[in-house]
Amino acid sequence: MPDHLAPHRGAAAPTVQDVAAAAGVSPMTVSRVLNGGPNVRPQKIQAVLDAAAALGYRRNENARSIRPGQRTGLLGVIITNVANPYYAQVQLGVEEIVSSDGMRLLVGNSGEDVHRERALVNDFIGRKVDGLIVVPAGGDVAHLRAATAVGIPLALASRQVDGVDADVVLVDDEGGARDGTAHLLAEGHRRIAFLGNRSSVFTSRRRQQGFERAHAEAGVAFDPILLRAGQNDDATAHDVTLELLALDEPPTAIFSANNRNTVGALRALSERRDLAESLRIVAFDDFELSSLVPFALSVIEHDPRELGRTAARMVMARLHSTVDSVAQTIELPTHFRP
Amino acid sequence: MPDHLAPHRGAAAPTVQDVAAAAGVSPMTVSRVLNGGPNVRPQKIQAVLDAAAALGYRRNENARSIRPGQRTGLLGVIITNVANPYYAQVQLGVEEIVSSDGMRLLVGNSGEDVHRERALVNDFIGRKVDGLIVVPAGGDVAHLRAATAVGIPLALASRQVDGVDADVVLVDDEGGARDGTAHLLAEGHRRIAFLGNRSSVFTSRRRQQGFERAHAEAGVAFDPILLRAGQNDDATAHDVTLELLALDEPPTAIFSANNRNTVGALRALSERRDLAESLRIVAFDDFELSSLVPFALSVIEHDPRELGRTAARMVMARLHSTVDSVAQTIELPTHFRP
DNA sequence: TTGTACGCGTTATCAG
DNA sequence: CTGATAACGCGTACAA
Repeated sequence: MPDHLAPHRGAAAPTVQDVAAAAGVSPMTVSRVLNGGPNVRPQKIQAVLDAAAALGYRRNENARSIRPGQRTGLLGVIITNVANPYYAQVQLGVEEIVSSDGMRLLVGNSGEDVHRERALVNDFIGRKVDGLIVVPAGGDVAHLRAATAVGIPLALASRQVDGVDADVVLVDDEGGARDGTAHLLAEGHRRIAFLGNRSSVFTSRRRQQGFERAHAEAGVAFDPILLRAGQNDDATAHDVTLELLALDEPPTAIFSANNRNTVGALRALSERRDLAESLRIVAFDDFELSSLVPFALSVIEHDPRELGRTAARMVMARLHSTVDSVAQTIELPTHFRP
Repeated sequence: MPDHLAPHRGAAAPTVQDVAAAAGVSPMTVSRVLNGGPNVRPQKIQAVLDAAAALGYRRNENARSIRPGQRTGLLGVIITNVANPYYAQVQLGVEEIVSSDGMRLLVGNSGEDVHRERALVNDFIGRKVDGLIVVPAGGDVAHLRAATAVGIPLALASRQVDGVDADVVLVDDEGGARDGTAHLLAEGHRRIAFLGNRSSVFTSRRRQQGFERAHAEAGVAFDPILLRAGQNDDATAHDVTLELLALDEPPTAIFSANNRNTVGALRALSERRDLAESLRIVAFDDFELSSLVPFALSVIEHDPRELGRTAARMVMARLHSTVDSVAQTIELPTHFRP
């Protein structure tokens, strides 16, 4: 039995036993009351409730979860870069969907590092998450297979990887990039620079394909020197942009494949307004205040929050249904905003 | 014992028992090996390791954590608005510090709602988090007291609330706001609008105080009609700014107390360049690409990531030390960037 | 309507 | 060096 009614710092948390003792019933009755079980006399219900409140009882979720057939109510979310506002939106979308079911988010930041991703996945499996949403860093996927192998519903967001049985929600990377690039070509631009992440990154690869397809469809050859894929932070993108501006034949337009590259590019342009005055920019990923940027900027917008919502819905659907249907892939639309 | 070596979808996860059986030892030996316990014969170590690998064994962290004296390695983080890039940075700072200790983040979004905050705190207590970092929504604090009462180290970030025994890390809101406002006054502005959240929000109150103090120190009275505290999203801030611009005697400068208000204000200004051409702006909170904004904007910058790091360090310090020292408050500096 | 007994997976204790 | 035993807090058959 507890030393005090209001437990002081470091006091052992009250258990069902304590509540039972205080209410003068058995632990079983306490459990029944607290979990809405049937067939309990109103008097005892009240007694239990009073005792629980007085002791400040809170169910130990971890103890509960080790019983067979019990869920943890935990959803693992692994993101490549929490600092990127884009993924912050994804996280919000996920939370929005699952919190209404009382689920909680276990969030990890992989930093584009597969090793960290694997450590996180393994840890989350050990914590018995009910589901998993991952923006895969790519490369090895054994740990993702392991998650599905133990029956954890897995949804991949933003990026696809092969060899994993998981639902996937993507953005129409190639289509969006194609449209954006096509706009530039239609405006008459013939030297369009491409800024993107290394092409081993799923989205970058697809966006680059869209960029190239638009050129092919227009019958325009692009200068390989203008193709810069390898920047995953804005500092590097900034430097690369300055290089491009300094070329003998600089680009007349820039296609930026993601918001990190866009930020870096815009910083560079604002430093060299002399060279950048007439430069046209099309950027994948909208960002806050993009409309205020003092350059000829168009964006390919899409909805990161909806991406998160969709991934969450996919996981929840598998959680709520007993039959395991075949994995599905959803591709969210993009929209070119001039 | 498991049906297959590689567990298939839905198969029960292997336990120490399974590993022990496969390795021909007792569960205790398995536990010892896996936790680096002493006094185990090398042969058996190898046997256990092999069996564990073959079965894909992963320790059940929840079962482990119900043993007395064991920690969960979980840190609860409750933020008022995950979508705000500012708090995304805070979250990253926290993760940065604690992940090196192998701790994981349980993240909740309160949405400035004390009820949701309480639900999250109670849930986190039930999940036996080792520590808690909260950006308090304000109002009731009983649930926060409850957390400290059961011995969970608590750090408040960004905002202070009374009646809770917790470490606090703040930004020098008043000083920063005073400096920024003083700059405007020194430039000769006499009609400065204030945009902020409702004054029940800790930071807004303090920033407003700084705003007023600067006026008092300069011996300048401000027009109450220019004081607009109540916007916590950019849409409202946008509308309020339009109202201000439409006044008979519009402000010549705007002091924006947080990034949501700044975004809304800038949107409004860009719609009414005719009225906003010469308007001067000082904004609390730096934001990405702020230097590109085509207005006379200065920012009061500070470091949200460091805020997160500091809060995390405070919690970790209490976690690692046995003596419980008195709660401390740290105030991080701001920097006016013209 | 209520209580008893047991097991979930793990580890600490203690005996061998 | 190793293993049997017990206990953490909870929920569920089953019995009363």
